[in-house]
Amino acid sequence: MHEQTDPPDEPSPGLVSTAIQAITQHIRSEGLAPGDPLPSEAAMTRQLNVSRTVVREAFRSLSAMRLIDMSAGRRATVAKLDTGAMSMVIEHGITTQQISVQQVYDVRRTIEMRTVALAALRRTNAEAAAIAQSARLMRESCKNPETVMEHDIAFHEAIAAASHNPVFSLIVTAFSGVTRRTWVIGWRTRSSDEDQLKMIKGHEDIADAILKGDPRLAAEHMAEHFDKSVKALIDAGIA
Amino acid sequence: MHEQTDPPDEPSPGLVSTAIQAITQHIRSEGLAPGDPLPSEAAMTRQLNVSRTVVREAFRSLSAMRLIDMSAGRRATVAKLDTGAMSMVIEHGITTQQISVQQVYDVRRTIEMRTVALAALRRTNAEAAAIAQSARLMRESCKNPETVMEHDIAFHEAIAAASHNPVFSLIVTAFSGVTRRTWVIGWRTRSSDEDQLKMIKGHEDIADAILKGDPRLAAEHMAEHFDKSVKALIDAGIA
DNA sequence: AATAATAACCTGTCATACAGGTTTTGAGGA
DNA sequence: TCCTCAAAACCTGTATGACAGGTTATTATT
Repeated sequence: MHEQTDPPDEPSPGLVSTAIQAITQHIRSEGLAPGDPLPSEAAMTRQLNVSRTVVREAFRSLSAMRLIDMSAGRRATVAKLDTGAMSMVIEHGITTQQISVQQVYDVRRTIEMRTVALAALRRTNAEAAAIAQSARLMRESCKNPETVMEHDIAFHEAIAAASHNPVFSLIVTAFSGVTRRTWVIGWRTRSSDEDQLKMIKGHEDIADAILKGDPRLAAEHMAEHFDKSVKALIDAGIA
Repeated sequence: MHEQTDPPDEPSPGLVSTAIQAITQHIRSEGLAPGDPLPSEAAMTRQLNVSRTVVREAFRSLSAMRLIDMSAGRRATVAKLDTGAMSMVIEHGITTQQISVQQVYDVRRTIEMRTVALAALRRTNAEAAAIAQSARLMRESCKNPETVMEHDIAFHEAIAAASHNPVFSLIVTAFSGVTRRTWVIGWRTRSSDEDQLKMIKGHEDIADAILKGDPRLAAEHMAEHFDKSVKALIDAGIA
C-alpha cells in the first residue's frame, strides 16, 4: 500500500486540487443541499492552512463547473444541477475536432428516442402543452430561422424535462450549444418551403404522440426526425 | 485599432468569466489541437489588461474542467477529451440528492443498449478481445468483489470505446464513479454464488454477441443485464 | 420597538515577491 | 563544426498584503 495522506505536504496533486476535494468533501459530509452556504474563504484558508490564493482558485474552479454559486459579498452556496460544465466539455471536443457533429447527433438520437418515449408515458398536462407550444411557435415564426431554432431547442429540452429524469435533461441541454452552431446549416439544405414545413410538421407529430401518450409512435416520429436531420447535415458536408 | 477594454459593457459576468471566454475563444480561433500550447499567463495578463490573479483563476478553472492541462514551469496545453468535469457534475447531483442512482442507471441503460449494438457492428478484433478479456477476469476474480467491480467497469468502458463514438465513452466513463459507489450494494443482494455467477455469465453472453457481430442479440443481453442490476438495486433499497 | 447608521465580514481585484520547474542560450571544449 | 553543460530567461505555484465594494449583523437613535 503506497498511500500518503501526509502531515508535512502534498507534492503531486497540488494544493488547489486538495482544496477542491476538501470543499466537495465538505458538501458531502455535511449533507449540504442546493442553496446551502459553504465556509468562507478565510475559514477554508485556516482549515487547510494554505493561502487564500489557493482556496480562491479552488472555489473558482468549482464555480466554473457550476457546482457552487459565487457572488460578491456573499458566501458561496451549493448550486443546483446545471449543464454548464458538460456543455463546455462537449464544445471543447467539437472545436478541437476530437468529436464530430455527427457523433453528437448519434448520441442525441439515442437519448432522445428514450426521452420522447418517457415523455409520452410520464408527461403532465402542462408539460405536454409546453411541448406543443414550442412546436406551434416553430411554425408561426418559420420566416425567421434563428427563432425557429430557439423554439426547436426549447422543444427538445421540454421533452427531456417531461421525461422526469434530470440526467437526460442535463445531457440534452449540454448538446444545445452544438445544435446552435449547426442548426442553421441543416435548415439551409432544406431549400424549399415545403421541406421546411415538413420538418416542422415532424415536430408537431411528435408533440401529438406525446399528448396521446403513445410512446411507440412518439419514438417513431423522433427517429424519423433525427434521420432527416442527420441526412441534411451530411448533405451539407458536415463530417 | 486593437482591443475593446470594455467601457460600459459587461459588469455582471466578472473579469474571470471574460478571461475564460477569451481563452476558449483563443483555442477556437487559432484552431488549436490537443497538446498545443496556450499563451502564458503573463501574455494573457497583458492582452486582457487584468491582473495575473484573474488570468490564473481562469486557467485554473479550465484546468479543473480538464479542458487544458497545467503543470509547473510549462505553459498550459490544450487537453485531450476527458471525463473529469462530467463525473464531477454527476457526483454533485448524486451527493446533493438532485438525481437518484436509479435515474443514472436508466440513462446508462439507454446509452449502453446503443453502445453494445454499435460495438457489435464496429468493433475491431482487438476491441472484441479486450471486452471478452474483462468478462473473463470477472469470473476469475469472483471471490474479490472490488476486483470484479473494476473489471465490470472496464467491461462497460471497453464496449463504449468499441462503439467508436467518443461521446458515448465520455458519458459512460462519467458514470463509472457512481457505479463504484453502488456496485457493491447490488452485488451483495445476489446472495448466492449461483446468482453471482449468473450475472457474470450475462457479461460473457454480451461479449460473445459482440464477437459474433450480432447487435440485436448483444442489445438483448445488455437489456437483461441492466434490468437485473436495477432490480438488485431496488431490492437493496436504493431510491 | 422600529428604523437608520455603523461596524464587521465577505468576495473581487491588484501588486509584489519568491521558490521551484522548464526551456533557451551561449560559452567552452573536443 | 558539433557536442556538452551550465547559466540565464521564462514560466507556473504559492504566499502576503492591500483596498474597493457588496452583504449581513450590530448598535444607536428616535
